[in-house]
Amino acid sequence: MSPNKSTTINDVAAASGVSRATVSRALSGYGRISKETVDHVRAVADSLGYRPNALAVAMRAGKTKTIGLVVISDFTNAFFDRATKSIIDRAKELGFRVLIQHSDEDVAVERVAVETMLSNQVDGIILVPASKTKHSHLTPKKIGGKPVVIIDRMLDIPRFTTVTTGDEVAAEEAVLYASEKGHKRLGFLIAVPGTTGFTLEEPEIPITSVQERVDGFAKGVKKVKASALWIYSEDRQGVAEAAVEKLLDTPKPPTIIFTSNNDMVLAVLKVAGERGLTIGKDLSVVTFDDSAWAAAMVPGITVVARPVEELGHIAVTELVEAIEGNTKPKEIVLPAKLIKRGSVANITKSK
Amino acid sequence: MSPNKSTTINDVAAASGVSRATVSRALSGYGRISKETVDHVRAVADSLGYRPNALAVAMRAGKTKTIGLVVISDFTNAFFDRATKSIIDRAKELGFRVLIQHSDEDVAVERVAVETMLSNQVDGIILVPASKTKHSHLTPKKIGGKPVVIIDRMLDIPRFTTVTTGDEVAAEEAVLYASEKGHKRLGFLIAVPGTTGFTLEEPEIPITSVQERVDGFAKGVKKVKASALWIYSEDRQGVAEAAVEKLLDTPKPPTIIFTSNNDMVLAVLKVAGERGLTIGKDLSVVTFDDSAWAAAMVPGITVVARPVEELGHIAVTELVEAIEGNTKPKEIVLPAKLIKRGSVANITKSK
DNA sequence: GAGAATTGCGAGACCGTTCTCGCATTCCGT
DNA sequence: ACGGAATGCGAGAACGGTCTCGCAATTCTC
Repeated sequence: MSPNKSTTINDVAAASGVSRATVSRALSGYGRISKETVDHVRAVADSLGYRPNALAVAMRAGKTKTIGLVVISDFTNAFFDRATKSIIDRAKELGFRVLIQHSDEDVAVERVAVETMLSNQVDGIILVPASKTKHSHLTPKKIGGKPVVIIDRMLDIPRFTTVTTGDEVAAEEAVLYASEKGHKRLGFLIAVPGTTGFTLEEPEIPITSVQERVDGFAKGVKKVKASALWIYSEDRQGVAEAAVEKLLDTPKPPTIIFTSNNDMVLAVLKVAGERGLTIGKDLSVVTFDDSAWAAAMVPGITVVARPVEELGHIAVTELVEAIEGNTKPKEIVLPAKLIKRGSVANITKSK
Repeated sequence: MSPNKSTTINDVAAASGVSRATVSRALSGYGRISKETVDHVRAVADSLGYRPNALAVAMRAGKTKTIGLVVISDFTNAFFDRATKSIIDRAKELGFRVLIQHSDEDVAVERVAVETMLSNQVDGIILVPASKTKHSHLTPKKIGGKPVVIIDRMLDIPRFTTVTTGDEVAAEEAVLYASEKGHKRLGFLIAVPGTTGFTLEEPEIPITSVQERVDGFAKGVKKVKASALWIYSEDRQGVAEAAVEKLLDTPKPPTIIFTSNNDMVLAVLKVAGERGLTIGKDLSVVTFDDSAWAAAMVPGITVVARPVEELGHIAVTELVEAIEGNTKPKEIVLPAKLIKRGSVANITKSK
């Protein structure tokens, strides 16, 4: 009756005149117990609004039915928002809850996020690692032998199951497509977490998925023998815009700009708009990751669409499998797909 | 040493030759204990990699330092993604973790989501209610007297603290602005969860924030004596597009379309593109909720920007205050702001 | 109809903490 | 030097469940 105290199994036991053990048996349906008792106890429990304390259950069982998700950056990123959603939903299907923390691409933050997860006794962790090399907080001992699934990018050790997308192939395909459309001077705007400002020389890239995209682009460039302009930028709107300006201010500016993610392409749109350049005519653009707005815009943005929902779905499935049985680490690579829309001009004849 | 068993306070006690109680005292810093013992125990705990079991702490303390977030729909919505991010971050600042569940605008799902939260002993709940009237699962008794903060929209009872935005005023302001720009025929595309297909007659609107927008639009229309076309649509891309077609196929189609959220405006962009109508010239558009792409597009989309991050921040702050002390329910309304970009054509002279 | 098997249920340990209580031991004052 | 206060620490209860064990009562078997 007191509003601040939830009803416990003791209350149900007292109200139905049996022991705690019997209530537990009646509600969880195990052991030897008569049908009448079950019905009676269940009725009493319902009328009292009894709800088992998940904490106590978890304590006793040694498992919490909770998985931890440590994701870089925020949901405004068109990749991680969808990944998060699909992870939560798949987890729910499998009877797991999700605890979320952000690392903001910072290894130190990632470390405490993982600590928090472990202290909360999650059964397993899905992690987007901030760095491929800095993973000393992810040794089996440090994580208490708990299963971990790495998504979006890989570590430089094959310790955990990883679920990534085949970005290199798709990046190359995008370049070939641009070449077919007649583009000879290609610009590449690559977001590199950890850098400040932008640079024309390839910096250390701490993220394998970004590296794959760079490699794929480069492979394509080599194959089609186009001229390429590379620019590596801090992952911030203002800086990215300055980088685009830089690209367009070269003597022979690119006719098409490839960007490594969704935030970067917005910088291209913004600068193009300010300069009066029409996308899909005066300047072409291709980016990684699809989104509702990229499809709805005029012209639509040509994108390398990664199977985000599938990735999240599989990550949870694999993690839960690892939690419940014992599985060997696998490397799962899902194919990415080029979706052609109007943002790439055909300049075959106009040269 | 066994990888699957995390070290407990008992291990630390054994290794440092004192009792569990003393270890607890040393690590938590309370009670009477000598400086030497503290140092010794801490050193041992560190060397063992001891990490307190948050579950056990929560059990004992009766509070979990966790708040539950029940949010409608997914993160692709430009409002809820940012709200979620700001809630998680603010919670972290205050030492709280966040458990997330989606209700997908469905009261039944919301109900079990709340159940899950309570069963996990969250200290409080932040909720975006699917319905203003159906809240029988939110009685003080049902929620065990736990504090709840309602965001984005209100319930029809003043039981909880609510944090919303002043959408009516902003909606009216948007209409007045359109009128200044010379628009006389206004179209309104309103997403109404729970409906199927679209309708021209105002349906029951289960969400106060949407109702406010409709009311504000209507007030503005009355004030400027414009002609108005209303269409109420299911919250799905395909249906919304059909609704836009319907609007544009009327004998005297609107010169501007106001949409009630970010997903809806994409439908307008899509249909306009297919018909060769240029936004900001042939057709104008204003929507609720700002986003990176709305700002970066050419032309930029004129939006009613709601202070999303502030809303999330305040919601958490209020909730934690309610958790820690006892506070009376408040109604907090944050101002929304019209951000003028190029998507509204000036047709004063051209008529 | 007596022993064995089965059934239903209660007592109590346990999960990992915190915290109250009380018991030694040391310290102080006079 | 002796009584009282202060100090440091251990024992054990408690949080809310699950589950093993064992006991009593019932049912079965020949």
